[in-house]
Amino acid sequence: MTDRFDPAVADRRWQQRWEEAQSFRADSNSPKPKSYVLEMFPYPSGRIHMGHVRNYTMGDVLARFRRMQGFEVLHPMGWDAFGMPAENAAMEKKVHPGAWTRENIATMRRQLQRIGFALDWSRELATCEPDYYGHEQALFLDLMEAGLVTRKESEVNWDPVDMTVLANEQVIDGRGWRSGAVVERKKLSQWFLKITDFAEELLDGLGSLDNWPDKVRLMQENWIGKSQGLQFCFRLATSMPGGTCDIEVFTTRPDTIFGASFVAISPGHPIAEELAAGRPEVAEFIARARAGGTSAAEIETAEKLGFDTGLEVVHPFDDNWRLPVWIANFVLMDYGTGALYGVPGHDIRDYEFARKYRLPVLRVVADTTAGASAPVTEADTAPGVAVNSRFLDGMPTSDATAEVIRRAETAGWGTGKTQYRLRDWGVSRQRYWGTPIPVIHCDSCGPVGVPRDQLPVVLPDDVSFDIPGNPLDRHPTWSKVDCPSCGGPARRETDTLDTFVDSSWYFIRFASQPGNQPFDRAEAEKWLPVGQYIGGVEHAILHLLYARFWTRALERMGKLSVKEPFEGLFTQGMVTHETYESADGRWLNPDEIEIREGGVLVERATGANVRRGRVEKMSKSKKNTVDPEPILDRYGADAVRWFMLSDSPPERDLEWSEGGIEGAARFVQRVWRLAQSPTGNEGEDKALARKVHRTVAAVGEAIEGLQFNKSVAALYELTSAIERAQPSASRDEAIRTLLLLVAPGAPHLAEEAWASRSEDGMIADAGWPSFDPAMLIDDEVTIAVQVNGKLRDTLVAPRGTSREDAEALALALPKIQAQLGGNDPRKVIVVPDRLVNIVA
RNA sequence: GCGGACGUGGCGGAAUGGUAGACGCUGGAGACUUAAAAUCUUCUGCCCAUUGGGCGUGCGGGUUCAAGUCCCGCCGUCCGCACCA
Repeated sequence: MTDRFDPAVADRRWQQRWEEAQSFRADSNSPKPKSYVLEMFPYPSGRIHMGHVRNYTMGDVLARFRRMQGFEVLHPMGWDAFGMPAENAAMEKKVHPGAWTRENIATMRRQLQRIGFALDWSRELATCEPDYYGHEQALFLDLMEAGLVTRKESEVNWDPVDMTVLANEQVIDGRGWRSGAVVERKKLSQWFLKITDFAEELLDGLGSLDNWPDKVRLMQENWIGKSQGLQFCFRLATSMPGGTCDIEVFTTRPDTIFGASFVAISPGHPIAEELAAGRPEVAEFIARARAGGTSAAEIETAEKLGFDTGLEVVHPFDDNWRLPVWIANFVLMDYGTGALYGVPGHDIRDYEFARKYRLPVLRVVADTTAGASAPVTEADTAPGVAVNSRFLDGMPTSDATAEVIRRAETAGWGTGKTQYRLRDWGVSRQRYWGTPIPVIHCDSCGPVGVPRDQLPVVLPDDVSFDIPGNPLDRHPTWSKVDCPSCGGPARRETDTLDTFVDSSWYFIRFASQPGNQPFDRAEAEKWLPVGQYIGGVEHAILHLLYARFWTRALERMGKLSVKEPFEGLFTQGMVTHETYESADGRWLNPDEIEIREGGVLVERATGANVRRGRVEKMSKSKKNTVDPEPILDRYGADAVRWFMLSDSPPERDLEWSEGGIEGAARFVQRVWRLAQSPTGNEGEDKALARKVHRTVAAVGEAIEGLQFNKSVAALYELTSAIERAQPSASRDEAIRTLLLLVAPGAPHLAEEAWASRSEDGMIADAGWPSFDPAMLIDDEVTIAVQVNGKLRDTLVAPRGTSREDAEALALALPKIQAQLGGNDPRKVIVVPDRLVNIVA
């Protein structure tokens, strides 16, 4: 063995050994307890980036740790392989999306394998292959049969650049999440999954997810957006009394019903559209109302626009009370009923609208009944007691709310209702590179599911991308099929599924992948739910909500007895790097920078000064990426892995730095040198043995809590302690334990060192060391001595020293004597084995 | 606007209400070397100083023998949502 650890040789050697031994193959029939560790599978964009490396290293440490603890571990990897970039590549580079994707997968698989992840490659899957998406089509048919798929003509978010529909979740500040283009509204017939059927369950289930970040649970809760209130109908003044429902509204504040001064409907409301048909000025107003953008800034400053239709409705509690009907730009068509009644006194938005259009502002809630006549100078949204509200007067807000609902229900003009912000999930995409929706449209039979014996519906290969839009639409033959129901001529659905459908069940397919069905229930249930799921917080809503929905849908259909797919969730921080900007405003890659004497940055090519920019997430646009591959060449897998675990807490951002990777590489060599020290020593080193036990406890606890930075710090401490210790049997044992503790993070080093010390077998198969709780405590303790809470001295005493003795020892200290200046202490607090505080 | 998180040395960060700054990075000094790299030793919160002392966890209050940690009020940074009736 050499005096330096050589990753160029060792990495490959051990990766091969693990492969030969099938060390990380997950056996579904193993009698051992199961542990399912999963990282969010990557989109095969081309090459692995540092974010992937960090994500997968964390999961790998946990997977290896669990394995050493005696679990049968499932730690799989696959590819979220459908999506727009492949089609963009097809258009730009004239390559087929499939060829482009599969080539990327090959590259990225090879890159991942270089890092030595303990993955079960036998379960690898790619969502773009028929043996995956065919099963997805079967599941879609199951959902159709269960009534969880609907087809609706609806106004959709249309991305004019990608030429496709976007889900609400994919519209960010009014722009497409991928293209960045301003999203347009368009009416189309679309397939929807009825996620709203599960709104209550999905909300409820969050309560059971104790091992999820609060932040993510809260985001999902807000996204589902439950609110309770009253839904009821207004009758137009021109309609006949009795049961006519002209304008339906929803309110969470029925208690303010006597404060209503107008009714507002959305520009997209049927009544508005009807009026527009006959009156140009209405049509003109609607066009103007819709023109406003939906970006954050635009909404902030957006003027409230209203148009008085001249129509009037009748107040439900008073036949003689008329309210004007306005069309208003702030009323959303797709929330509630697309109409509301305005209570300017107690709603900020209504107040603004009423002041602008000089509508009455009434007070119907006050702190006490005495405040009934207090003028309203701004919308008062706080609860209180009802005033100026007839039979409600004097009731607290909550009672008044209940009373109005009760009366509405008794009289039959309204009902208490729970409203959700969550909408059904539109899954149709006008794209080629996605899972074909297994439906055939027949003029006489309507949409019919593709018979299961005709699955998978495979994407045709002969497509062209020279013009925008969906190539499936213009394929000469693919869509022409016979109706499975009547045999007549019919047309295959040419929309494909949103790629989030692909990622909504891949974790189930990883657990069980039979050829003839999506998964084997019994086998899947052995592994599920995923014990620990790790990924970026950017999926806090979209992917995680869809996957939860999909799992619950399977559960409701009786196909799986798992309600929540991910028991534990961890959202890791990003990998960041400084940015560099040249004098003329170009972003420069770290490779193009040279550090001169005195820390001055210059551009390598020109020698010109470079401005140091903010530390930001690695991105191509800021050119601050560091490609993992050259780093692996230079430092080896373990140094890179170790750096990913060091310093920053995993949930926070990690700044890539040269110093950091150097430090990690240095540690790898330090451990190697220790492992090369002679064995067979005799004698006990109790202090070192204690340190070992404490470190075993600390590292285990840290990994368990995914606090890798702390486990790294504890291992640095142990390493230093061993380096300082004299040779002894305890020291030999300490080195052996150190290797075991380092193994999940730096597996190649650990294996190589393990072998060099002639240990049996591979360290990958070794057991995690245990510790003796009795060894965690020292015989001697350092006791802090404070005067008035300020530290003045310390003393060393045997552990278990009595309160009296500790107090006496403390008072005898010269520094304490000096502090007291001859006076008696007023009070002495003793915390045994920790501290003495003298109150002077 | 609503909701949430965070604020500790030059930097990343540690700290069951009980010795603030573990561990790492950076930097200084020294050893080894013809030299360099590597490695090792040692120092490194700030201020005054000879022993020693004072000040320190965004700011202002409070609770406590004791507060980075708990409570109240500010300030700042970051994240999520977006006219949600």
